[in-house]
Amino acid sequence: MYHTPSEENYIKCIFHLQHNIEKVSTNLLANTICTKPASVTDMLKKLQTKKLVNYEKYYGVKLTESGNRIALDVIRKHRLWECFLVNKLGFNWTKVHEVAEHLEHISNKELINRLDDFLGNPSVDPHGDPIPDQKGKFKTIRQSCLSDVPMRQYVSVSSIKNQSSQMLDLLSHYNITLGTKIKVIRRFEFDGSAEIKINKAPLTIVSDQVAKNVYCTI
Amino acid sequence: MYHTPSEENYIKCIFHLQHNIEKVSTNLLANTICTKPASVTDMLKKLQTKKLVNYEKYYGVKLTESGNRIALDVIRKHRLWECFLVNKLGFNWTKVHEVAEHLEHISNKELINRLDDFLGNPSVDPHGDPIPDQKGKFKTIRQSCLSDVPMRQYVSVSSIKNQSSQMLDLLSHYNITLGTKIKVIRRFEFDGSAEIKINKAPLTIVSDQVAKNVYCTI
DNA sequence: TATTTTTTTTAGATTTGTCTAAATATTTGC
DNA sequence: GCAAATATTTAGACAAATCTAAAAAAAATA
Repeated sequence: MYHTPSEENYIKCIFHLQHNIEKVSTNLLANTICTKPASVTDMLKKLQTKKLVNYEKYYGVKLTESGNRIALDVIRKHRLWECFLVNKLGFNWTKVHEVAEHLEHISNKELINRLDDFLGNPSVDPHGDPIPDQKGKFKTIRQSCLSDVPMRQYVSVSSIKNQSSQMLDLLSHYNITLGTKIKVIRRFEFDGSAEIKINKAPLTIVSDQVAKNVYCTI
Repeated sequence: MYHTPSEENYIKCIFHLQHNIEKVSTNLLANTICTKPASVTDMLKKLQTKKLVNYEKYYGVKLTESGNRIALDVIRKHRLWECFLVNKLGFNWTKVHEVAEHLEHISNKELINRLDDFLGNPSVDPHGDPIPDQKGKFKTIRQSCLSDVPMRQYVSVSSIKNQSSQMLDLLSHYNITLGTKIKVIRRFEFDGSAEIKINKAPLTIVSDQVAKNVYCTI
């Protein structure tokens, strides 16, 4: 069964929002997708008839099993293309998201599986997010953000939560990228900022917002 | 200015048909694109207002300079992606056309130019067709089909005119691919077939249809 | 040339995804 | 618990790309 790019975008968006929220609301979806609540209602009805979501009027929406499966397929494609763009074409990791938004809607099993092999079956994308396999399975890595990580111990940056280009720009400026070794020296209660050591550079301070969005493995 | 995938398909199609025919007719376009004449008329009016074609009621259509430029851009993308699919992902050349039909509509200059570099700035695609450069320029190669090529002299297969998967399948069976060395031994007037030597294999006979669609450089 | 056939266009309908404005339901705050 | 604020849905419209059926123009043919 074929799904339009628009349908796939809604499904993907519901999938991501479900990580934090039990039932996803119409307004939240509208804000995230940059559309109007009325349009969301229309689409949710359509996805309901396709049995991709469980949608109850006024009560929000949840993905069904098959909706979930489609989300994982789209995410797999998105993240594999991001790997391609960064690792093979040399794109900056701040710029790949937008291009991958288009590539992710091309549906051809052989294409994606060949791409996967060509890239060496990567398990994470350039932002450290896990890539689902053909069956929609992926490993979750045990990781904590810089605000929670134990102090005075080197940890390794494994993923970035807020992937806006503004954030990624800032991280580039700090010379923080995936795999960077960081040690938290001190935390300041006043504003939640943290003094950290990045590789062998002099100590710096990162804001609460940064600390909460940089995830590391211990 | 943005053009929809549908607009791009019409433009590309007009471009290809213009090689053989001066003014492209509504019905011809409809048959080629697998749509109805009424839909073609609608689209031609739209492309006219965008100044991508010169369209006169009942008299057929021609691309304008900017229409031509867009066609070349789409063809560039299509052929670069075909190179990627065959040379990097290992696709069979009979299967790449369909996938490239989708990829060609992704518009991102940086993506295409990086892809071009990644592939080593190829000048022809896996079917031997020339790839326009960033400025829409490409080299045309002096080539003739097996029906016209001089006899008893090795020539090198440089492109295939009819690229249907049926044709490509047949060529695979003959072990004919781009770069294959072929010598025409005899031509039969009765049905236009030709006896040829392919590499060091025993002599075989190819039909008129094949001979007219396999192009070679001398 | 007149008639028939073919081609092309017009008119009006349909589907998809979106929108605005209005109506309705839910939630919040007193 | 009720009024006000907020969230959601409905109703009706629109643009894009397509379609069918009918009308009109061009081409073929007798």
